[in-house]
Amino acid sequence: MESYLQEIIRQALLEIGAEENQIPPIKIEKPRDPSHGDAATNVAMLMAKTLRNNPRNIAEQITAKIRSDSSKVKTAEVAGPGFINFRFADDYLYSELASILEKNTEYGKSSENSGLKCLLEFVSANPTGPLTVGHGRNAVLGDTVARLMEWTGAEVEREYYFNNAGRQMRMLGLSVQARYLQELELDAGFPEDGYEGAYISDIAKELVHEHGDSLANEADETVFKEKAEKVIFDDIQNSLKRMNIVMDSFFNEHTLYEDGSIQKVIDTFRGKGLAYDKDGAVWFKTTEFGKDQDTVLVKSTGEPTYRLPDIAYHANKLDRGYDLCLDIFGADHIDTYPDVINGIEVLGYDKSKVEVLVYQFVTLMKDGKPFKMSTRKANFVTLDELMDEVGEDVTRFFFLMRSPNTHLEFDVNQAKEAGEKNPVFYLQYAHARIQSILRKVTELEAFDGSADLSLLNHESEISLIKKLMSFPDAISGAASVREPHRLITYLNELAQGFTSFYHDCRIIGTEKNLMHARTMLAEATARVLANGLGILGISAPDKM
RNA sequence: GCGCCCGUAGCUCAAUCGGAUAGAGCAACUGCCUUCUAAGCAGUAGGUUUCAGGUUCAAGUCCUGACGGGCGUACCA
Repeated sequence: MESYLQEIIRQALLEIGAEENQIPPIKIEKPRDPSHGDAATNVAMLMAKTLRNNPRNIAEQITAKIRSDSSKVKTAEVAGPGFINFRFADDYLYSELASILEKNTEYGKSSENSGLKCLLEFVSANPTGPLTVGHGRNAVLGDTVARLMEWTGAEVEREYYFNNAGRQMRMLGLSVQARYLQELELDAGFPEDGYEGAYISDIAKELVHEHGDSLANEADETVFKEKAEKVIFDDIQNSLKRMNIVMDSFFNEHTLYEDGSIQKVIDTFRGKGLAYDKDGAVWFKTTEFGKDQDTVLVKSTGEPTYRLPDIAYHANKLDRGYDLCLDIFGADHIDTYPDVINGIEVLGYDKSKVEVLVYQFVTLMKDGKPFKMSTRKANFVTLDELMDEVGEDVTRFFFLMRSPNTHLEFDVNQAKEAGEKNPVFYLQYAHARIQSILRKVTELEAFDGSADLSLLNHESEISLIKKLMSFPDAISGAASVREPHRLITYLNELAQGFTSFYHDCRIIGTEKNLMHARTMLAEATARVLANGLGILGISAPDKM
């Protein structure tokens, strides 16, 4: 439809004397206010200067010249300061509705990103403890962006990047070891910066159960660290699975040391004069890229800072041939990822292939008060605890319903509310309602799934059809800006459109042909709701 | 101090990469269940989009400067 409109407008512009090269890209958009029509363009206003005429006059001339196919476009009118509003022909709506039903579970897919190989890196929490609420937003955002990209044709791989070496993990091992010895009543004290969570004791108890006291004389923490890593990783994957998230690959930072790519980064930087030694450390000249200070790549202890492997990791990803590498980062990384981007540019990669989606922090609200969380100490809320309390669907939905770059207030009381206060159920309820109607219709008689759709001419029916038609746009819009909450906004409008149809137009008990036509409209609505909820990773129940 | 994000109804947030009369949910108020799920619907009220300038046919959106909040600003990840 869009390209059709662009073409007839272009023809009209040529007829009123515009030169081919004066015509700007003709933008067709959907007016916010449906009373303005189904599609609109501002091209007359854009042409005002070049044609030396006022926008309304130009718009009048264009509409006078437009020769449209009456089976597609009903009217073209000038409005406001010079908008041209189009109204679709009814026949066009009916044929679109039929095609929605035909495409079924595929409806909403587009091909704008087809052929795009995309690597989406997210979660990437080191295995030092269970996933927390903060990781939850990361995980759900990442997975949903992945699904959106897939629906627009991209080939997406989900990757989890982790580091199981280094100080953090050593501390984890020492903490488990200490708890283990305490279990055996061989009090060895507890490391100062150790992990105090109850899960550490659980792991220690498991070790006592499996090995008795045979590990009491271990020289170092290795055994304990390895056990902890395994247990915690299992736990993390289990949490992800509860949220319908399955990773395609796990990338261990350690491999970057083994294959020499870390060293290669340093060598290249040195070769270009962008790395140097000072005070026993290796520095990256980030001042060359507009930063206030240079930053350390390798500490004087010989240990690299996380930036260095991160640069090597991104180079590795690009070497694997992806067209787009998407990273999902919390706001605390906001100042550091430019180093990575600059780093890979220095290495000769195309930095436009790396894109970072930053999300702001989550505040958990309980009984009207913010719930303060500190890691390491025992008072954090794990994702599992949250899901136990409010359910998986609600958890996913709440993480998605706000724009990534605003702070998310997660109100546990509202989330626990099974009823009207909870926005998740509105969507699921609409779906369940339709399924209930569809069950009743098939109980009445065998329905072969064909109907005269032109009987659908009630105002509520027409606007519902139009809403269904804009589903693919809602998906590609949300995908292109990587903002899942836009899809939620759409689905809310759709569910609202359905409920007004539901109240205005009875299905069961009306004349048979009309009942069939309305059944098909309801079915298409359920289909779109289910497809949309599927992208959000939320269930679409048949009964509630 | 510097960098990034944010400031929209009483509260939590939308607003289709500059468009037409700034919209939802919650809270408040008024109605609606012998009819397909009331987890719902219809309606009322609620705004100088923090403030001051600027850019243009058009600014919540872009630019500059204040003010207010968040996150960074480590030889931590």
